Amino acid sequence: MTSYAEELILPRHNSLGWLIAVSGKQLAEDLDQRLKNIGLSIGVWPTLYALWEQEGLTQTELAERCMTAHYTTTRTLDTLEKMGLVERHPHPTSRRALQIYLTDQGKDLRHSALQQAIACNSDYLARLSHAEARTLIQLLNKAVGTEI
Amino acid sequence: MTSYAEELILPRHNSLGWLIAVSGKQLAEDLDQRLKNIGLSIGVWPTLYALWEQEGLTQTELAERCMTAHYTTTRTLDTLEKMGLVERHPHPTSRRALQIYLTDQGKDLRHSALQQAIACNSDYLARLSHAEARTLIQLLNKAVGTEI
DNA sequence: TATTGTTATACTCTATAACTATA
DNA sequence: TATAGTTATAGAGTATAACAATA
Repeated sequence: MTSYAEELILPRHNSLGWLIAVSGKQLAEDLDQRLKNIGLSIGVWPTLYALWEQEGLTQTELAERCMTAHYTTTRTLDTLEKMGLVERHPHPTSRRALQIYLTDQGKDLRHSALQQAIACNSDYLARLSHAEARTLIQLLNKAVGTEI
Repeated sequence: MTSYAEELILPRHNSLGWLIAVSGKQLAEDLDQRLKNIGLSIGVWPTLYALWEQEGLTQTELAERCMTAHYTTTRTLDTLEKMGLVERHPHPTSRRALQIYLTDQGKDLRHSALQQAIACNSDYLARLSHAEARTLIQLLNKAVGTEI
């Protein structure tokens, strides 16, 4: 067990999959807890996050950005609509598509919600220097293939 | 939005939480698919992985290493016992504890299962050099706090 | 015939808590 | 009284597929 490939799986604390799984669980649970303090949850986070970046997306576009199924997007938007945070508007050129917009209340949550996420990230990265943190994010970005 | 903390959350492809979530989903789905080719699934993977590292653990110890709830460990072991891959043995000094051992069939799966995990990791890391991959794992390790 | 979005249904996962038996 | 493990039950999340309306 000495090749490059095997080095990436054993022992446990060297295993990429294990480290990512542990990190994901930790970050998601932490963010969920923090979001609950402001009336949100991890379930609605990806959708709101996408809308804070760009409003007026159709549900299909939202589903792509959140990487969730279209029926999940439908239900998440039902929830967010009931909470008064988003609205479905008729699409200007297609009568079957809908454009999703934030309400004023949804816009108001942006800052405090992003603060919660920043706090999660900072806690997770507490053991790294700023330079190391930037390197980590850059490498994840490169691996995932979303870099520009 | 220019501070170090805010740089770690926006835009999306710079967000640590998003990158980790995407990576985790991708790695878990890929491994699940590959494991199904050899009759396993992602659900039993952490438990088998821990046992391939060390046999004879009690269920409580296994739950700790897999970071799952004790009732999840009970049910996963039920599944693995029905599959003929593990056995519950009486503990030598405690009549209420059980020690978990792999059957020969469970031991035989070790190599091919690890190969599947190695393939997942290699695919995920395909865009990185070996040095970059080692750096990524080292930084994740440091962040999670499991480094020796 | 394909696309956008909704809904019904079932299935898997997980969480809570009660339970047995041991220590 | 605390620990090791099991089980019942309910809830959340997810997957499949059928559906209506529109293109």
